[in-house]
Order: sequence, then structure tokens, then C-alpha cells
Amino acid sequence: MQRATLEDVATLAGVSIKTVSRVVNREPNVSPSTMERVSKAIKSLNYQPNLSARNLASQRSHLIALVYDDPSTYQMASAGYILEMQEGALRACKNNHYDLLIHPCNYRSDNIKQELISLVQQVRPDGIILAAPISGKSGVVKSLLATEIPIILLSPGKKLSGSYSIATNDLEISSTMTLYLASIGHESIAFVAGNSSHRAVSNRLLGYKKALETLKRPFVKNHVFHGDNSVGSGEEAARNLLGLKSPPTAIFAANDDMAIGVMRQARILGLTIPDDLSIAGFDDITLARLVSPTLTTVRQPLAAMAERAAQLIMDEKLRRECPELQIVPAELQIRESTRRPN
Amino acid sequence: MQRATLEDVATLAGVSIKTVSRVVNREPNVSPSTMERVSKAIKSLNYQPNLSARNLASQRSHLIALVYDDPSTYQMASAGYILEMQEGALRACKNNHYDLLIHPCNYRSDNIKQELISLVQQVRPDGIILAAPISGKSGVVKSLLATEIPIILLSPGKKLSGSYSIATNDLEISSTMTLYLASIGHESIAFVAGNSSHRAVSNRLLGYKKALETLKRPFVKNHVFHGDNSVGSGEEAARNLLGLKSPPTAIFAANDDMAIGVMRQARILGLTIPDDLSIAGFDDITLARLVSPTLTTVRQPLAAMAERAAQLIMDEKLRRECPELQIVPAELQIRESTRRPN
DNA sequence: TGCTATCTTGACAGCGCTGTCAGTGTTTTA
DNA sequence: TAAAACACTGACAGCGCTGTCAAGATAGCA
Repeated sequence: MQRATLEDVATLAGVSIKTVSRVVNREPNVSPSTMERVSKAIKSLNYQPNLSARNLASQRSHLIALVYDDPSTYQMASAGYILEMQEGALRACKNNHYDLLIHPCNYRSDNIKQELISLVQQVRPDGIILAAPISGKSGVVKSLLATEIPIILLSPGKKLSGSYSIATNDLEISSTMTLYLASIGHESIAFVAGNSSHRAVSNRLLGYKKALETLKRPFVKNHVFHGDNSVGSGEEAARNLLGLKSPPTAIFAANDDMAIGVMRQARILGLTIPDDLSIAGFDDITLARLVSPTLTTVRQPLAAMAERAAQLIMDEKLRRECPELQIVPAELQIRESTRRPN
Repeated sequence: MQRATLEDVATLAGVSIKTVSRVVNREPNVSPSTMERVSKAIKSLNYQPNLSARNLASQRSHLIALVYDDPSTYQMASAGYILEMQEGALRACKNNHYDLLIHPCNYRSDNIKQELISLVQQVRPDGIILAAPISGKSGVVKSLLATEIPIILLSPGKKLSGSYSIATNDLEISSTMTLYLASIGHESIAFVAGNSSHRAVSNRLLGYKKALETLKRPFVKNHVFHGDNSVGSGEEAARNLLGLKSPPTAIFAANDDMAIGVMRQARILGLTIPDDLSIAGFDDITLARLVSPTLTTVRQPLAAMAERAAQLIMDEKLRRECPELQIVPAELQIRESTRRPN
């Protein structure tokens, strides 16, 4: 199965290879008649451009690299978000004849910088989508920016000029969730904070605080438990919070894993959910709708965010016209684990 | 940040570009002294070969394409297997300076063939790993074989000469699981079969049957329910099987999703698991160890299989020396959902 | 009618690398 | 000691494409 080249097509159509190239790339100024002749030749030879040659000549690869923290180094339970990002990025790719390269790398590794520079220099993707929490490593982002290809940060910690950031409104939506819990009658709402190395997570605590202000309720220090994002720390949080003299009637955790920990421990303590305790999480991991009762949580539109990121890479015009920080709003997912207190 | 080329390195080291190329590619017959001189120049310029140029000249891309059924077209719950394959393939890639391209495509789509041919012709991956169930579409595999790049099938339906297949011993391990259930005292073991379009899944039914033969037990037709691999069909299976006059004491489902469906429905029917009913699944999805009780199941070493597949693509010698069908054995994961019946 | 602006096309030089082959020097073999 | 074998190195073509530029054709305008 020998592949046709531009030259084959050109010969068949009786034009120069450059003209064929024009047709293939939809460049302007090709007469309708030659256009048609060339198109026919392309079809009949089943011509497909060779990406490497095109890349070499044009300095574009039609490849996007998606970089995220390697889930294989830890538990895979909450890794559904990776598939969601992949899905969104791929959706955009398919529409534009791009392909997606995935490149998990270990967040804790010292040579991420080196690894990604190699990726850029060798493969030459047209852009990189950097997911949290790696998007928060400003050293990495900075050296990537020096390569002068578009860098799109997903849920980054901080803005870095030159890069584009796509984030959710963590703070606002956390406030909204807290207000929701208050609105259905909870007077005492506790919060399980996450590992604050991940900025987005710490914004969630700020959202909780903001809601309390809005409600003109005092911030009760021991109604906030600081966990580490794990299920285990959720369980610890539950033991702690539910052991208070006046325990809360609702617990809002900064991620679903911790919320599930809370749920598990609450049950062990003999509480029925949501009758005795309402629980809300954040992330909408796959498990959230599989546990029983299903978990009220916040859904980050990760697929949409990644799709947008890919579009930004593929479309230079779009990049010029859009702000460096774009917010794709998250949504409350009200499920069974929250309800009006008894 | 201007990238160094072979020529820059050659100039600095005072040799020809070909010699630098030799050093970069570890070709033989370079004197130790020049080798060292060149290596120094490479380091000091931080030279990284340009993949596109290399690919164009050498007809290799250092890219592997992983093709699987697009999970976004259906429920994502059982999609952890995708991450596992990715992980295995990536593990092999990282050791060999390869990169991984992911290409989910819709199993039901009519133009998979066209889509994959385009992928091959444009991107020119050095090989394709085709996961089940697409690996079972012999039309697709055949046209891919015509492209003359290595095609590695993961858990394929049938062998197709020219391609390499990496499979698990579905039939044997299913038999083993059935025998295990019998060995702990279950006299009546039902089976929930899956969608038989996926050959591997239908082998599981055969394994169940084989075990019955080994046990010299009759095959009871209405002890087999035919589901469609979904949680919902597992629930249906449970309603059906547990409604029999003499219901089974153990149910073995051809995949975990259905097993979880069975579990859910059994609980609704008031049964305690594993006291009243033992349940076993197949696949060891992430959820299997998160449900309660944790699910006894069969673990396919998907990561290892994908890793092996990637190695086969990268190493021609390995390909020549190994058989076209390789079996990586699966393992029973005995957990809480099975135990001796009351 | 002559002259400029615009459209349409092709020649050609590279993008950065590898493969081939030929040219040196250096060793081994008979 | 001559011949053959081998080790090391570089010149050069070319992978298939795009970008640049210039030429020819056509249209627009005074």
C-alpha cells in the first residue's frame, strides 16, 4: 500500500505540486476548474498529506499535548477527571484534524520541566494543555512559556501572563453551595477544607467563608476541619466535627473523596444520611452518583474546559481575541445526600 | 528560544552533521574521542532532535497510537480500563523515547476504517494498539494490516494472521472462578452473560459451562441470564434469577458493571451479601473495591498487556521472535462479596 | 489604448534529519 | 610485505511538504 504524494496528485491533475498544496490547504486564489480537477485527483489517489513533512516545512504539528499529574502514581479512584479532559480535548481535535498526545507526569518529580521541554522540542506540539495541579507550578509554566508555543492552564493556581488560563468559579460556586445548604434550613454548616497546595481547593474554603458573611453568620473556627483531600481525612473530619458539643447538621467537603469519607464515618457513628446529616462534596467524581445516597456535589465542566483549551491552541485568532483568563462556571449537582434537616 | 539543530552541534564539535547524527542515534563506529566531543556539544547546546525531520527522513515517528472504543458515547463508570491501558502503554513509551497518541473512536461508527487509515497515513505512528472491542472488527484490522505497520490487538475476538494479539485466558479464568464458587460450597451458581458481540465476554460464558462440565453438574438454562454489560441489565438479571423457584446462592456476572447491578438489586430484594448471596464479577473496575461489600472479581492485567503491546511495536526483533498470540493470565481477586453459603 | 491592480500558477529553496556511498586511515591476515 | 578487512568520517541526495517570489493571464481604470 504505497501512499500517494503531492507529486502524484499533481501529475495526475496536470498541475504543479504547489497548486495541489493550495487545494489541500484551502488557500485562496485557485480557479474553480483547477480546484475541481485537483480534488478529483486527490480522491482517486486517496491522497493524505504526510504530517511529518508538513510539520517540518510549516513548523506546525497538528498535535496537542495534554499534560496532567500521573494517576498511576497514586490511587486511581478519582481519575475520571482525566478521561473527561481527554474527551473534551479530543472533541475539539476531531473537528480540526488535530491529534491528541497524552503526557502524564509525576507532580512530585523534580524534572518535569526538563521532561516537558523535551516534549516540546522533539514532538513540537502546537500547544500544551496543562492541567491542575501541574498548572500551578509556575516554574514549569514559565520555562514552557519560553518555548513560545501556546500554553493553556486548566484550573491554575495563579495567572501567569503569556499563558491562557481556563478556570471555574470555585470560590463563587462554593459560596453558592453553602448558601444552598443554608437555604434548605441548615443553621450549622461545617466545612472540610482540602490540601491548600492546590489553590483551587483553597478557594473553596474562601467561598464557604464568603457565604457565611453573606448570611451574617459567625465563622466558627472548629467548624472547619483541614483534611488532605483523601477519603481517610474525610473520615477523620467526621469523627472530629460530629464529636463537637453542638455538631453541624450539614458538612460541605472541599472534594468528593473527603465527602465520601465523611459519609462513611457518619454511618459508622449511627447517623442516617441525609436524615440526620446532609453532606455535600465537590468535583462530581464518578463515584458521586454511585454511592448511596448519591452525593450532592459541584460539577466542574472539565470536558468543556479542555475543549475550549484545545480550540484556543488550534485557533490563533481566537487566542488574540479572548482574555487570558476565562471562567467556565461550575454547577451544583443536587442529589440525595442533602435535604432539609429534621 | 531558538532550538539547536544537528548543524549547530556539528559546527561546535568540529565534525560533520552525519557524525553528530551517529552519536545521537548511538550508531556504531564512532571513536570514543569524537563521541565525547560531540556529546559535550550536544549538552552545551541542549540539542534535541526534531521528531518531524527525523520521521520524514527515516519513516519512523516514535509515536504509538492507542485506539479504543470511545467511552464518552456511553456511561463512563467502567472506563477505568482505558486509563490502565494508557498507563501500561505509557510506561513502555517512556523508556524508549516514544510518545503516545490516543484515539478513541466510536465502535458503532461506520467509518472507523477510514478514520484509522487517515490516522496512519497522516500521523504515521510506528504501530497501533487496538483495544477490544474494536480489535474484534476484522474488517478494520484487515485494512489496517494493509498499511504494513505493526498492529497489536488487545483481547481480540479472533486471531488474524499478520497482526499480533495479546489476550487473557478469559475462558480458563472464568472456569476457575466458577470452580472457586463451587469449592466454597455453592451448589447452584448462576451466570449473567454479557453482550456476545464482544468475543472475550462470550468466552466467559464458555468458561462457566466448562466448569459445570468439570463439576459434572448439569447446565441449567434458566440459570443463565443474557445481559448487555450494563448495570441496568445486572439489576434485571438479579430480579430474574432471584425470582426463580430455587434461586442460586451465587451469581457470577461476565463483567463488574453487571455484578454491581446484581448486588444493588439483591439488596433491594432484602438479601444480605455475601450472607444470602455470593456475587462475583469480571474486570476489576475501580469501583469493584469501592462498593461494599467489595466485589470478588477477575483482574485482567490490562496495563501489562498494553505495555507488552507497546514494546512489540517499538522492538522489531521482539516481534520476529515472539508468537502471534500471547496470553497474559488473569487473576482471581477474592474479596468480600463471596463466601461459603449459609 | 496603455498602464496598473489582481488573480492564478509554478519554480525553487529549504525545513532538519537519515541513508547511501565513497574516501580516508588502521589493523589484520596470508 | 602486499592484500584484504575493518574502523571512522563526511558529502550529498532526498524524505514530502510549505513559503517566497516571480511570471503570466486577466481584469479594471483613466
